[in-house]
Amino acid sequence: MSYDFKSIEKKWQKYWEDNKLFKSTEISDKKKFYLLEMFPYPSGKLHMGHARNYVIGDTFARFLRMNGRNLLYPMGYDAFGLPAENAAIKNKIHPDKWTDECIKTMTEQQKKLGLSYDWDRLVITSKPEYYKWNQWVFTKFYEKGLAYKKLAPTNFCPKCETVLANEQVIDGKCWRCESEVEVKNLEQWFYKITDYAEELLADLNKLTGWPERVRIMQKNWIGKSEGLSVIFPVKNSAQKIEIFTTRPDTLFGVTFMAFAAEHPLVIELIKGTEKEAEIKKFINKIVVQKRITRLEDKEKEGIFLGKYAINPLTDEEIPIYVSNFVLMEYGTGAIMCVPAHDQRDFEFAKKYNIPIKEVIQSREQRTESRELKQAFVDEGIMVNSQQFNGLDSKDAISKISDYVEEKKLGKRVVHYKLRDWLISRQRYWGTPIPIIYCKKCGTVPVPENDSPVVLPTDVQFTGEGNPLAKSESFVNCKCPKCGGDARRETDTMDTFVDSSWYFERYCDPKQNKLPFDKKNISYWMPVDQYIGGIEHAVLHLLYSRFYTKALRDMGLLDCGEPFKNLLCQGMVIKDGFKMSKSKGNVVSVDDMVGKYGADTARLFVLFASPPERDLDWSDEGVRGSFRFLNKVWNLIVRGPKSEVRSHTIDENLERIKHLTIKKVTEDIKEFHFNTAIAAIMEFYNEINAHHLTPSQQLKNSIKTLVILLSPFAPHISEEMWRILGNSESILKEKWPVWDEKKLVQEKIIIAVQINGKLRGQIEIKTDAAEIEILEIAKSDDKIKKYLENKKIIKTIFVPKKLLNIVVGG
RNA sequence: GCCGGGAUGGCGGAAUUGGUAGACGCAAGGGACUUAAAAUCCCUCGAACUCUAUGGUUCAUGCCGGUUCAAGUCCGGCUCCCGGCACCA
Repeated sequence: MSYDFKSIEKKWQKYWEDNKLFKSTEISDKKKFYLLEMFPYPSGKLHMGHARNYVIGDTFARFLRMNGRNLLYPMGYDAFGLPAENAAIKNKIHPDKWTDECIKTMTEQQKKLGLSYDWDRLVITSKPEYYKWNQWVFTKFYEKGLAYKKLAPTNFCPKCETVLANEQVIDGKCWRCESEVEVKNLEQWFYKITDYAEELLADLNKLTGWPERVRIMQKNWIGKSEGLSVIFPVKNSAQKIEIFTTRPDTLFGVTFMAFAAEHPLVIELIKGTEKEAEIKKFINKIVVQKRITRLEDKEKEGIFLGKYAINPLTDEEIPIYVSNFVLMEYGTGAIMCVPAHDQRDFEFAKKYNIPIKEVIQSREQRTESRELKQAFVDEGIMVNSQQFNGLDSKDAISKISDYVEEKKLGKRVVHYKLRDWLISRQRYWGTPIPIIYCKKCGTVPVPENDSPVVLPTDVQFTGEGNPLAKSESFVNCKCPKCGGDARRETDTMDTFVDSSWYFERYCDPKQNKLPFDKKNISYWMPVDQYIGGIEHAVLHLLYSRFYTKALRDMGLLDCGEPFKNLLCQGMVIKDGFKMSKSKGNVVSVDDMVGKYGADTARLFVLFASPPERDLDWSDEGVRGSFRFLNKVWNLIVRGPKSEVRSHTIDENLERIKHLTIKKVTEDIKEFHFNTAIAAIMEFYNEINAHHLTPSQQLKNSIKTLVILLSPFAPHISEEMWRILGNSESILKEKWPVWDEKKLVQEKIIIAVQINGKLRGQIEIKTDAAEIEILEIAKSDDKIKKYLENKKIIKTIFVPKKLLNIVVGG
């Protein structure tokens, strides 16, 4: 017979809710703690992959409350997005209704798991009360020049029929539907995240509570490189070519230049020349090719323009090419090429018989002339570089940069890989961009008293094009400035705008004068612990950092970094794949809770693996957790068993109790839930082996066991707590503290090694001196035989651990 | 290619600043209870050898080498797996 988890869980969930035990307020004399899990997209049913995220958080939340922290632990839904719109097309149901239904079932499941959110702070991003503030911030950004519209090459997903931000293109595919992304030139809205590139990069150093790999991923994504911009004049022309290089030390080795195919100067340079038609054909070929083979390792190709540039340092004439290996979107779209010291330039030069001029030679082997087999990219000694010859190339970088700046041939510059954030989406289910286009007045932001711009309901979801653009009532409007006929922007915002500040809204979720009140936000922010998946390392986590900094500069809040500590939990794997609806390998929360109860489900996901690692789902493992809870239940109801061999005595039990408190407390703080649970299991085993005479120690240990278990398995713990005779909720109980003095034993067992090999174990008094211990070891039967006819050279004693006797002869 | 992370029994995973490798659990095998099954409980459980005195010896933390009284842990050199970026000048 197993315990009746069904009625127990239902009973206490109701009790906790009725008594508002999870409500958080700003008024408290306790220290605040803001704990947050990444909010979900309301797609319907929860599986154990989702649940893992919340269970990690909830266990920590319950631990923090018992440790006297004033906790903010909210939940919400990232409710805008394509699936709702697709559901609308497929099932003829309005996205708003579909979303609400999904939220309802998800909330139910979250409650069934016993998650202790303050539901009064619920935030749903698809509601006008929320997205109104997306529009409000947009308008402020627009006024400050942080939001702007431009014609640019964009990533277009043909299946989702919308453009995507750079961060949302994974391996050339759409992050959501995995369709191949196309390049389209479109006029789109951007947020100027590049204004914050330097700060976003610099502040990564402050985020010591983040996993190193996330910081590195963001650093690489921002991609700062410092170098030199140099102007190369074109021979017999007024034109100048600006290039960017991080290797000024190779400036004397330039033997050709290369343009990206899209570079506007190319067309101008070849205008009217005999090669014009041929080159244009080549350029078109490359541009088309680029779209098709994004990922493949492409053969380098190029064509000589028939023009020469002048190296401003040497006055050498260098041929100009256009090539497929130069990127328009990075640097200036034109590069200087040094085949001797850059592998790509080298390959190109070999193919087109361009001279290779060495300007750096290895410090070890310096040769007069030789045929290079590949580019020499290391540091070395400068040669063929006029007054810089003989310098170390490392020093030459700054020396040549100084020289170039002095002679006004160029200047030091910084480039980033980070691009501005494209926020326009050609979809219905998102925040309308609050802009009106008037023939007379141009682009006009919607004034605050006309806001929010609400999504129209008279729309048809046909699956073709943006439904918003077809809504007459929405599109046609009056210009706020001149009152004449005007037209609304029909793009909506990227859903990542919604998730860039939801955690700030939780601090003041009902506020209707501003996104949030400064007093409340100052109290709660930053988020002390954020928990979520690694997949957002450069998406949500980067956008949120930008948004928070931008809001700070608007005076809305004081903190520049939203998330102090970050935990990235691993995936839940079943049958070799990530648990997901599309793979068909999900274990639903409903099934788990129905079969074993929430406490078992919670205990299993925490015990099976450390949070940051992937977790292999195991049905047997779940049964093991269930078995353990039943055993604890039986202990509380019936007391320890009688048939064990060696009984635990009171003194030992008392010591183990303190040890366990220490271990569990320290482990939870470090998110080592698996070892914390193991310690609780060991503690249970000791209690269960207690000799049958009831004692105060036994009673205290059982009480402690239940408290320690309660953050992990809250329902059964609450029930057992009441069975033990307590009338207050276990949630109000203080977390136990351990006494270091109680951990000390009178006698301990230490290892004895001979020449580093374990040869025996002896029992000693804890505070025994080394000489004493050596004597005990010498008289030990097992040790004795290893010491016969041997000379003791030295002994190494590690207190409370081991004695190593080094012998010779 | 570059940058991260990882590799420990049949499995998930433990092992403070280097200090008794394999905690805890799962699976497996044996036994008790039962008409039987489930549930529960007890015992065994890295490998090989040895001894039947159930104790001992040797080998074992991806591979090769080193430092050390002592290495899963530190150093040097590899192999494989996972993740990120990818012609970034």
